Amino acid sequence: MEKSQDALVLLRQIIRATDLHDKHLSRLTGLTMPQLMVMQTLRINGPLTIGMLAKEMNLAQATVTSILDRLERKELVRRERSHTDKRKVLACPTEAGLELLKSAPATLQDTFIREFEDMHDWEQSMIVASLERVSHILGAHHIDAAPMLDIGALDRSTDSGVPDYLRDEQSPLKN
Amino acid sequence: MEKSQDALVLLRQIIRATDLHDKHLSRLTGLTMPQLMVMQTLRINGPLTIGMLAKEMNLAQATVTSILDRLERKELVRRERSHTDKRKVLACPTEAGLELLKSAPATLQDTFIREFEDMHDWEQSMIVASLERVSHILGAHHIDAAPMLDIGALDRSTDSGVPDYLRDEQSPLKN
DNA sequence: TGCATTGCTTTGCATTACAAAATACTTAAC
DNA sequence: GTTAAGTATTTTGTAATGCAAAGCAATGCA
Repeated sequence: MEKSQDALVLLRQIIRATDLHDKHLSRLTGLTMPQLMVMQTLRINGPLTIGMLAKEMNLAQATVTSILDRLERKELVRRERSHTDKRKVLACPTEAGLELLKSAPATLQDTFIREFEDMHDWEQSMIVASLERVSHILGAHHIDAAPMLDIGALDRSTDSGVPDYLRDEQSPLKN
Repeated sequence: MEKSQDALVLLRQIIRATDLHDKHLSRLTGLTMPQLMVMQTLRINGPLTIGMLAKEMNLAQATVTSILDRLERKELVRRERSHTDKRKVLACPTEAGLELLKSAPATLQDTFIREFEDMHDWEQSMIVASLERVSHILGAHHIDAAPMLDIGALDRSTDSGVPDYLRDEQSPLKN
């Protein structure tokens, strides 16, 4: 009963570390965190429609639209209408946008990977198994996350046994 | 080299799960996430000065002030001037505020603890050790986090070997 | 007393966030 | 082919974050 507290504290530390890292990167790039989040998501997934982007980041479409407005004004992202379906609009990172991300200092996952690869095989396995367990407990198991630490979010969930707030957001109470 | 990717994905899933949970809780309580964050921080730490609160949550004092304004309007928090130093203002959760938090559904950490305690001792140890390792890698090791998952943030850091963005936020580039 | 410091609030501004309405396009039905 | 229904995005309107800079009050020290 001591250890569960320890584990919770450690989890908090981990989450907080990534949060602080994000804030740091945010200041460094001159982008706000949601803006950075869009850029990272695009970097990983390539061009996405606004709707996809919104779903990936768990935001309303309208929110993403206005974030993209600002990114476009900074010429980090370009909007491109789909040819096959002219309702769709693809958000594409520009050269400058990708450059900005590339020029960012060693990211947290770089650090992580470097240290991780230095470990013994048994330790790597232990960590993966543990994370697997924790992830499963938190109901995160089914989430289709990209291998990216600093930011972003995915959503695809199809099977059962999932806390319903992990499925769809909608609730009565509003501020 | 496969495993490090696995680990990163799992970490992302874990972080995302807590984020989604926070959003869920936010809708459920009718509070915004920063507001919830303040309440949780106060629940854990008891009454705090505005400055302390700001430091705990890594926000500017001005930001916390305005969040508290809203929480006070909702009668979830009460401001109380310190007797010993009348410059200081303590933010105290009200009865209603504590009640609101208590009435919230089983939190993520409850779920976690329940599942965790069911594990074999060796597995518990393995997980703690793994989290310890990960936390250390991410430079989170030194962070004095409260045993609280959903939200909140602490900051105390004194020793060395720490990425400097984990120490103090200040940078030239500004949007 | 004089004055720098500390702690908080106010002010002004940019950004995020979302629901609801409006717009533009596509597809299915007839 | 025209209409109706549905889909994808933007617009609009409102509230909340988030911060820097300025302002104000209390403290403490020289």
